[in-house]
Amino acid sequence: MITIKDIAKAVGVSASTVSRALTGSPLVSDETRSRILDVARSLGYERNELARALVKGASGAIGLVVPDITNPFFSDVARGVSDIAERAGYGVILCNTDGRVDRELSYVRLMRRKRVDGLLVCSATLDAPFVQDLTAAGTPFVLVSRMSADPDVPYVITDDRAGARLAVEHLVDLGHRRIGFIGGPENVQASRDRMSAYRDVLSEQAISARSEWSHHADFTQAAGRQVGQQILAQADRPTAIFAANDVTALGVLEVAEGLGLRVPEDLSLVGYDDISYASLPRIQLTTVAQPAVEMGQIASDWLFSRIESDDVSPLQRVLNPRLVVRSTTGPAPP
Amino acid sequence: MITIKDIAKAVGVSASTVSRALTGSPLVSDETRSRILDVARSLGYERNELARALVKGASGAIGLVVPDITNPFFSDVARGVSDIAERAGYGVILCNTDGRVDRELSYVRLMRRKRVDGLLVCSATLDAPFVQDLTAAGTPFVLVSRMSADPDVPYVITDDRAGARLAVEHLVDLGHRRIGFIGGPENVQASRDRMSAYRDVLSEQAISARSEWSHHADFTQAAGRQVGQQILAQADRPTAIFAANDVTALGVLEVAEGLGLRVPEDLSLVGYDDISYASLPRIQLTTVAQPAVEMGQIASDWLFSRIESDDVSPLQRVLNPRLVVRSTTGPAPP
DNA sequence: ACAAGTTCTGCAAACGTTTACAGTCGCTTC
DNA sequence: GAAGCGACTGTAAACGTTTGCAGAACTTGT
Repeated sequence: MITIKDIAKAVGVSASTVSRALTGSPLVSDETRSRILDVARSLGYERNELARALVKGASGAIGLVVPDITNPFFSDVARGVSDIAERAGYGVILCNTDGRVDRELSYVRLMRRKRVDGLLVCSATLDAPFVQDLTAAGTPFVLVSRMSADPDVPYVITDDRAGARLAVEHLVDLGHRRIGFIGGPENVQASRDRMSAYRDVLSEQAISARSEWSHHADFTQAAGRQVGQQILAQADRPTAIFAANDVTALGVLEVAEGLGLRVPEDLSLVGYDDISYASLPRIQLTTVAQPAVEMGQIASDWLFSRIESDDVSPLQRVLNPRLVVRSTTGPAPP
Repeated sequence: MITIKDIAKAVGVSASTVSRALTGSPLVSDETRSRILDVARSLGYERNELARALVKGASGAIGLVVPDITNPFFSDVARGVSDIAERAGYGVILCNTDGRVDRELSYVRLMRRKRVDGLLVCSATLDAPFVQDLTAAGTPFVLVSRMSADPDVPYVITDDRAGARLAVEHLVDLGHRRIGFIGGPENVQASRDRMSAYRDVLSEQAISARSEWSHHADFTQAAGRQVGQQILAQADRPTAIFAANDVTALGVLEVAEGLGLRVPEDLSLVGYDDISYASLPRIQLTTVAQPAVEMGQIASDWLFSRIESDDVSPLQRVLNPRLVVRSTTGPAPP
């Protein structure tokens, strides 16, 4: 592997001059610079970013930790992040936690050892232990699509309560009074917020919330099937279900059709996220849209500015969700 | 940031002893080791992997370059890679190229500067320029789901010709004689192979291949819509279409239904990949399955063994695709 | 002709590890 | 009682950069 010293020897200058020439410092004459550049090119020199990172104290990489890159919502986020990172010249290190706190923590530790310049995390839990770790250590980070109880931690989310309201009010407007809810894991704030907005709307409308129609799941399709089955197999079942994310909703859709229920005639269904599946012609899932790619972009843009300017002002960015009415919702059956 | 020297000072030993204690070398007494470990813990020491990488000549990271992480096929691959990498203690750096050769090349260069220990690439093009770069430089890499003309480059793919045969023969078996094809980019070998198998089957069956029913696209849903429209809007249209990947097929499905064609009664449709969308109850796309997660696992397993053992034996791994018949294919209309 | 700049270049230290080599110490062995 | 050995520890160099500082060469003004 060619080093700066090899070039120095070949050109007959010192290593520091080569370094200066290569980094575009003005402290080197045009003549030697061009000689150095020529030799560097002909030798096929490639700067060792590891060594550079060591002395500059900046690795030029950030960590992106998500529950599961396979979930379209997170791959959209990842895409947004990756695009901005590329433009800024940073590398993105991908970490899948499956929503497990232990993996989350061990990944965050690994990232710190690798001296990433910052971290973007779609955390599993509300009061994740790594948050204090990071703030204490001064590693810049921003939470994506997950908020924190701590007012000092920066995050970009959409307004989950507002989004859930849109969904449930839409169902109420259609005449539904028997409305079920399938949430995510209990310790995920987004899930809690959607659940509590659901309860709020029901009580405002003087609709009773039936506990047997409301369950937690874990944001996967399998869980959607399981819980959906549980709710819909009852003789006394709801006429509408609000699922806290799209893949859960698709799981419900599957069992609903398996049970011979027509959607939306017998059962209305609304999801959350507006992943790309949702708009497929055969699916046409009514859902609440979150701008995932944009959230990734905003979060990473912001992270980079924090990294580069040491800007520590705590900031929370809350985007507006948008109800997308498609054809899995319809008037309540009489 | 706490360093090894801080610990050395606190304990009253030399830095090298600390290093040895921390790396579990037997060349240090149990007593000093435990003292060192205690102090390290209480100081919250975290090893600087950058410095370590520099001296060991191994960064503990690999690059994963894919066209688009948003495509479920690639996010599945990424998931497989990430899981194996985690177990092996490596980091995965994600790169999206959008199938553009220039971005591909610049990403590969960046990865080399970052001194990744190896590279996994789902390359856009058949004879990608980076391949020689990498072989010349001796950076271990393996191609995933893309092959190379060069017999020395390792790759893991599925047998695209066989897979495409399965798809087209299935259509022929159903009585179709008017079969269209929508490929990927022309320079992608997988796409070429699927196309040529399509042609082979047709000519074996003495079915004429109509050029106006066969087009290239770029593996995106938008392109599927566009080319699908073009093919299906003709008065004289095919009764079946084989699309070279699932997202293209879904684009076709969309326009087909927009044109009032019933699937599969008026039009049979086969995709390729078996992404998770394909099995949704409302979609039920007939397709050729590639084990994406497994491919990612195999490729990275293999890459790590190459990295760690300097095993340079060129090896190509060809997996078997599998036809999954669902409900977008049916008997040819009379 | 000399002081004072300018402009360029080199030296050496630093970043935080690992590791070959050379000790040091205490103990066994003849 | 010296030699030899084993078990541990320290010194120093190395990995490949960047950068503060000092010096050299050359220009400029007086």
